[in-house]
Amino acid sequence: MAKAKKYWLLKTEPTSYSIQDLAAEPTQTTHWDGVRNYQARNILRDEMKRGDRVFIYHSNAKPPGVAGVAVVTQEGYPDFTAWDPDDKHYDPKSSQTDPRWFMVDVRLEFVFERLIGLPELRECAALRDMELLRKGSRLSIQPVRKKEFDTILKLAGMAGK
DNA sequence: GCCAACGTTGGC
DNA sequence: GCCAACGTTGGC
Repeated sequence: MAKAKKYWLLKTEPTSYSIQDLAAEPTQTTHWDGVRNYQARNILRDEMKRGDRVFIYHSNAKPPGVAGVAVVTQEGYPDFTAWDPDDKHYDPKSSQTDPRWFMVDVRLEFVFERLIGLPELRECAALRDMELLRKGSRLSIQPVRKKEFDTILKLAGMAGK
């Protein structure tokens, strides 16, 4: 039997890369580069598997909220932007032989018809324990429980999708 | 623009 | 290994 599908949430600042940017990609696929936090790196490298579904979350946005759903199409591999001195996320400590940072590829499934904003998420009892809503939570790659995933799909009018 | 909450860095 | 200083995140 295949491993159970897992669920994640990926934060992005829409001013640098939004779900609309993802939708505009020729294959609606992108590599999720630029993550420079060890806990998030470990998830990207070790835990996210092909077929896992992810929420795209717009952070530092007006308004902030969950914007849509994507699926993992390529499991963790070295984030080559860390090797590029001209890249914003360049890290001289990451090398090709000993890569420090990782990324996955994700393909858009759908953009929500309306963004599910933070206050609405906070109001929802079923989401009480969600990592995103924890005080001081800053992790840019987070696990999401199936129950939470289904709850948010429902809020978005995409139950069962 | 403010600032709380974290994570990282670097002196010791 | 401690911890103060600094940088970043991200909601408001």
